[in-house]
Amino acid sequence: MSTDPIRPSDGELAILRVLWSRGPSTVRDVHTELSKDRDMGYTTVLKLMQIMVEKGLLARDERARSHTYRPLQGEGETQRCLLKELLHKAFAGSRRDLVLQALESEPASAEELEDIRKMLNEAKGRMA
Amino acid sequence: MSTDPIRPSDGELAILRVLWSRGPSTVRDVHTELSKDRDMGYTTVLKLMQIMVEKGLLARDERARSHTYRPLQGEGETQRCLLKELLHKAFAGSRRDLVLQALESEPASAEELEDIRKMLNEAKGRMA
DNA sequence: GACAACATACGAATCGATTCGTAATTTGTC
DNA sequence: GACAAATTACGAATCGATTCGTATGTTGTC
Repeated sequence: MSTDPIRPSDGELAILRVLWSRGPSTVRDVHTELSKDRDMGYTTVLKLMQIMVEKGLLARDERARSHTYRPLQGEGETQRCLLKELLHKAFAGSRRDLVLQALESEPASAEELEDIRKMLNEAKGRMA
Repeated sequence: MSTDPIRPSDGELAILRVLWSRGPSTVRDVHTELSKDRDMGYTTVLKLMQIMVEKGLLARDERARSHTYRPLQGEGETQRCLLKELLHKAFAGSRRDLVLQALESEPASAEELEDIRKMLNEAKGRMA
């Protein structure tokens, strides 16, 4: 019954990342967190989060004066949604090519490769 | 000495894909090809390709009346550029998580997984 | 040469995302 | 109560990407 995940824009994704890591937060919380990286106005974050509620990306709890927001879709779900889009737009649907380029995008450490290989074997096991 | 790859927009990427697969082509060629999928005007494609020349994404050969265009950056290079961006925007730089979600984004066939696993072992070998 | 077909050039409209200023409202403090 | 601080609401400017209409120039055919 659940609808397809919504693809967030860059700004929206930045906000989602804060909420995923902090849990339900106020606009001030999110703004404080985001301000560590970029420099943006408080009302900019507010407006964006309001739009995200309209889009169905966030839920808002208005009981307190400072409303608290929580994400309505999970991190993995969102990541898969973004990956799937890139997969078709840039890799003609070939996951093999995508994984290949992902590993070559920056030199991978042997440790990292081993970690991924292990994970892959587990995934393989789950299918049988 | 080469500069960093330029991140193409969605429309630009669609054009690049045609050029990568067809080789140097005219606007008409590209428009014909893209028209199979979406419905877009000829001058829309023309304008976009002109902009891409300005940006340094394409080179133009004006010797013939119908100019021919060729991509200035390769497919793999561009793919890595896009992946790298997504990696940092949505996966906090964790390639492991990215690969994990890539494999779960759609049910992978055992064959596909095996193929990827093989490729991974080769990559591992190259490092030592 | 006249005309049709086709090419490029270019300005402008549109659209979504982003940004922010300002107003209105609520809360806390003296 | 009066004032300062914090919060939400909202309109509008901006920006980049995209789209397309129109003008202009070139080529080929009769």
